[in-house]
Amino acid sequence: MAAPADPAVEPGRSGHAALATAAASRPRLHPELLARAAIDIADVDGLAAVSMRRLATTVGVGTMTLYYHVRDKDELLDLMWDEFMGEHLLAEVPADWRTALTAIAQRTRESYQRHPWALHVVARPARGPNKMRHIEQYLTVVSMITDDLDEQLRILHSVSDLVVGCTLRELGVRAFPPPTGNPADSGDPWAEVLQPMPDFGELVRAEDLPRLRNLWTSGCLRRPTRFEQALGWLLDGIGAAHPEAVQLGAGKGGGEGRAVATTTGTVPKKGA
Amino acid sequence: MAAPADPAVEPGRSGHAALATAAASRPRLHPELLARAAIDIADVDGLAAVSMRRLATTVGVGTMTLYYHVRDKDELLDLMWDEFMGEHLLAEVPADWRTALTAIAQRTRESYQRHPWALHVVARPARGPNKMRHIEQYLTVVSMITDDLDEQLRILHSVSDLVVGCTLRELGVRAFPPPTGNPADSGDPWAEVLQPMPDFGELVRAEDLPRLRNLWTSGCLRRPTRFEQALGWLLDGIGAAHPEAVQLGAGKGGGEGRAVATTTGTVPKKGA
DNA sequence: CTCGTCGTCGTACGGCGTACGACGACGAGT
DNA sequence: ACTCGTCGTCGTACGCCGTACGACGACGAG
Repeated sequence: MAAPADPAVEPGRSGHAALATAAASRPRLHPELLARAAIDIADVDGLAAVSMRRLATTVGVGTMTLYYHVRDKDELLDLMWDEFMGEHLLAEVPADWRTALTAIAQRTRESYQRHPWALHVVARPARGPNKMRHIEQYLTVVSMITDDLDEQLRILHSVSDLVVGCTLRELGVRAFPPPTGNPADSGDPWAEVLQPMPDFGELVRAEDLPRLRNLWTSGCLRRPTRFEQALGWLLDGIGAAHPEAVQLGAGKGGGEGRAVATTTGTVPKKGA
Repeated sequence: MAAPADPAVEPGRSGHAALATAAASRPRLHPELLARAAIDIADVDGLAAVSMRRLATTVGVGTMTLYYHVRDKDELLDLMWDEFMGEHLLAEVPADWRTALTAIAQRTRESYQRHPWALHVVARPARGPNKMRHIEQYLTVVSMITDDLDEQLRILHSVSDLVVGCTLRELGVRAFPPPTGNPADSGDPWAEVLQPMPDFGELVRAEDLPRLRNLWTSGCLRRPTRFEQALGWLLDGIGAAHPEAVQLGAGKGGGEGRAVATTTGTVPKKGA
């Protein structure tokens, strides 16, 4: 592009009075800035629109300049991913483990809703500080259930897996809406849980799929899922396996649980 | 390419004695054949290696010929996906619902293990006959638990979501192994469940992540997950919510359950 | 005044998906 | 026998993509 988008990013006059402030001393094109710019592109035009050329023009530099700050595009994706993981973080972790796990799950789902492109990056297990903080938040919660570190990890994974799996499916249906009727404008962002085919009717008749046909003729396929119920079942099972777990709001939809500070708290008394 | 790979696929002599057999009458390059060829490529060299040019040469035609049988590459991916979904199908569905759901889950995980590239396609909810058959198998099982169609669907999704989420995570770690030590050669294909960063040690020290650090110093992160346990918790929760569900092998690790035919069986007596 | 380093960037290469139009083979109509 | 439409095939070309390579100006240190 001819003119840089942001005057503060203008090529000629870059690091002049930079060392006045200590924080401004680092190169004006730090990786986080690139990741954020790339995320902005992906949010608007989808992940496929994130190309090195386009990112370069939007931050106002030549294409190859990016490669001074980032090894390759894969590293850029990793940076985007960890920036995305930052939005999974809760300001405060509720004190009741059920409430807390539900809150983390909800927060995760909201992040995906804000950044649907994350769907296509989820396969790559990027390692980054925000992901580690996210895990730490999970750990503060699951440590309320048991002191067994292995068991903590298993619980963590089971909850996280359910959240990601469910969000993935629901978001996928949104991203590729069925030919007839767009579920996105039905109010509930998680509506339309199972995808009918274009020629669903014929196939279901030709193929001897009685139960699916039955489901199709009923309206079930068009009703929204209730993720909280699935999570509830899982938490029920976990709770039943750990009757010793502290349960603040013992009732069904009980207390909200008072919030505790995020990363404080003592390490469990015993290692494995 | 100079010479076609397969002589039976040679360009010049195509549809000559074709109409001798009725089944051979369809164009020698049917979509399923293309999907299978593409899957073979992806299995060996990864999804990124599946290009229209390469697929064309491997099936022995010019690149643009593919576009006569397939609208675009997206449609090819959809075909690959449904072919992949075909491997999720069970020959027989066990008669006990817990056993059956576990069997479907296991089968799904094995499919992903055989075709790791599916990781990168999972976001796209392709509609295809095999996917419908897979859902039908799920439905035959969840209809043992309740007659409420909505509830059946919710149970189906919760199990499926957990399976996909867990498999995704485990497979992702395998696909992008950590810099130190490859988990793939540890025997258990699902080992190494959480990914340490290259500079895990410094980060965990600098960042005030006590529980994660604790987990790191213990060996937990290097032990394999036990997916069955997560699924067990979920099924416990579902079972508790549906005490009326028929439970053949009532004991803990009870009966294996006799197999019933796949798609037969009556439709549940009442619609929603 | 020189030199090394930092940050920037133009050019070029190979690969991708695919739009477009041409071309041979062949079955049906006349 | 000749024409014509269709089916299946494919060569060429266009505009993207990621990125290897090397040049180039600015600037602090010697």
